[in-house]
Amino acid sequence: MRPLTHPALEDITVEGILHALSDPVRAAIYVQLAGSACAHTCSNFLQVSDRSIPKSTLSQHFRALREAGLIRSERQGVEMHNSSRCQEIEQRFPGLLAAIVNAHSIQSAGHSRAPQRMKTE
Amino acid sequence: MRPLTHPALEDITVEGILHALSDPVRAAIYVQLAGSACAHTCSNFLQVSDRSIPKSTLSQHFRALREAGLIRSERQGVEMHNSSRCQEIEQRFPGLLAAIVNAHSIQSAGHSRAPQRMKTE
DNA sequence: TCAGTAGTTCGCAACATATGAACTTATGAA
DNA sequence: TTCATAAGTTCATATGTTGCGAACTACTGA
Repeated sequence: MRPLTHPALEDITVEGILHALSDPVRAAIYVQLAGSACAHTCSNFLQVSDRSIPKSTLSQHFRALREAGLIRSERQGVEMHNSSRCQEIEQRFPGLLAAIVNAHSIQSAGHSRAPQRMKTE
Repeated sequence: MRPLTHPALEDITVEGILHALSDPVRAAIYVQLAGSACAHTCSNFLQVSDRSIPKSTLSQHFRALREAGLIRSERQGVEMHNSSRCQEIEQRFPGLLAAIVNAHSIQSAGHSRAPQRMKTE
């Protein structure tokens, strides 16, 4: 099992961040991590926005977020603790993550106008 | 030749925007369009950040930007006039594009510390 | 030592992207 | 009209990326 690698702050790129967050599952994971003070394990996200994600897929998503520099992951025993690197990134790209997270919340709020599914008649 | 399609403002998604701008060529094109009052043709961009882009590739990039809702394209005779839709998008996702463009400029400014190529000995 | 849990890696199928070649459309000159 | 040229698009294909099941590693507690 290869060791976890995190890019240095100066190696984090805008393209990398945008690409990582252009996937809806990764964006949902990141938004939740960024809005939470404590770290979360990977398996907290086996269900993401009403969809279940296979373990292997989830593992790739976490790797993508980590290698883009968006999160920090630390193995703690059998599980992994993931937290957002938003404070560091704020230093390098001020306002970027806040604007993206905000845009996501505007978009999900707007969805109530045109719901994807109707559970109640 | 199929007619040009532009998404309505409410159909523009954050994921779409981020994905479109996660490509360095498209990001460079968009930054230049957004920073310019007048429209630009596609072939203005056959050279982008010191790299030459084949016509067919360029055509796909413009299509990607258009379908993400980032630009508006209008055929004028034999050429195409492209302009940024940033004012509309600002209404839907305030601050998003400004933050991304700003982050890009920070990143390119930082590159002078570690140049990709050495032209002078 | 064994079972169970958390995550990773591998292999492959499905999807996406880049590009040269051939095409369409518009225009100006002969 | 006819031809040549220029701007973009489309198509075919080669290459790259992603998603996921199966098999794996690593840790923990009984």
